[in-house]
Amino acid sequence: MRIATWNINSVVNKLDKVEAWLTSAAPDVLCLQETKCTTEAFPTEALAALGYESAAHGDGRWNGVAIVSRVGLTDVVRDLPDQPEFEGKVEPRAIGATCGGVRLWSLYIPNGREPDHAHYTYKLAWLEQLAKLGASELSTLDGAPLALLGDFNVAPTDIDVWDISVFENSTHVTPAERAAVELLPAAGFVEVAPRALKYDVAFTFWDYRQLAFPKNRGMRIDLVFGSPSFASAVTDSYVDREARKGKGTSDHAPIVVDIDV
DNA sequence: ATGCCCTATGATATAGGA
Repeated sequence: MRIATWNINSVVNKLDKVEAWLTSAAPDVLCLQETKCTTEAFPTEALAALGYESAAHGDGRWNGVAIVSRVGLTDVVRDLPDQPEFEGKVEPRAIGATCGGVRLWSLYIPNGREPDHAHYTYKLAWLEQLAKLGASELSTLDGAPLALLGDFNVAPTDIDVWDISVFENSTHVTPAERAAVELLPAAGFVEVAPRALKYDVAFTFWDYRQLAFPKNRGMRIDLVFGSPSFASAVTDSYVDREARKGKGTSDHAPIVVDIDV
C-alpha cells in the first residue's frame, strides 16, 4: 500500500496538480493539509472521478485537512479529542480515518509564529494533546498499523534546515518544540525517515521567495510517525521534490510511504 | 534550468505562512 502526505496550500487552487500527482504517483491514500476551503467546497467529485473517496474538514480561508483514499475510508474522526483552542476556536487541523486496514491521522500543527507569541504556546499544547491521542490510539488499536502524519511545523534536528544560523530566535527549531514532537517516540511511535531524491537531506518545504527551491534552502518539517507495526512494514519512503518544480505548485513537496500490508 | 512570494477574502489591502 502506498500512503502519502502533502501540505497542498489550497486544494482548490492546486486541484490540477493534485489530479496529476494522484495519476502519476498512484498513492492509495493521500493525506492533505492546508486545504484552505470549507468541507463543502472540497473537490470531492473531481477526486471521485479518479477513483478516490474523500473525507474533508475545513472552515474556509485558513487551515483545513483531508484524507483521500481508494482503499476504503471509514471511522472518520474530525479534531483531536480535547483539541486545544486558539482565540476561543477549535481549528480544523486534524482528521483521522481507517483506510485499507491502516489507521491514519492527517495533521496540520500550528505554526507558532514567534517564540513569545500566544500561537507558540498553542503549538506546544497542540503537540502535547497529539501525543495523548497517539498513546490512546496505540492502546485501542492493539497492534494494528497506525500513522500520524502531516505538516508538523518542526524541524527535528539542526540538519533539517538549510542553515541553522538563520533560525536563531525562530520557531520550528526550538528545544521546546522538538521536545514536544519527541513525545511521540516516547509514546511508542517510530519516525519513518524519507529518502531524498537529491541532496543529502529530504527537505519537504521551500519558501516561494528568493529562489529558495533552486538554491535548496529548505526545511524538513513534514513528518511521519508510525506505530511499531506500521514502521516495521515500511518498504520505502521518499520526498517527491519533483512536485515542487515549476509555477503554481504548493511550497511543500509530498512524502510517499510504501508499506507491505 | 528547479528561477527572484503566494493564498483567500463581501478584496482594490490584509493576515497568515515558516
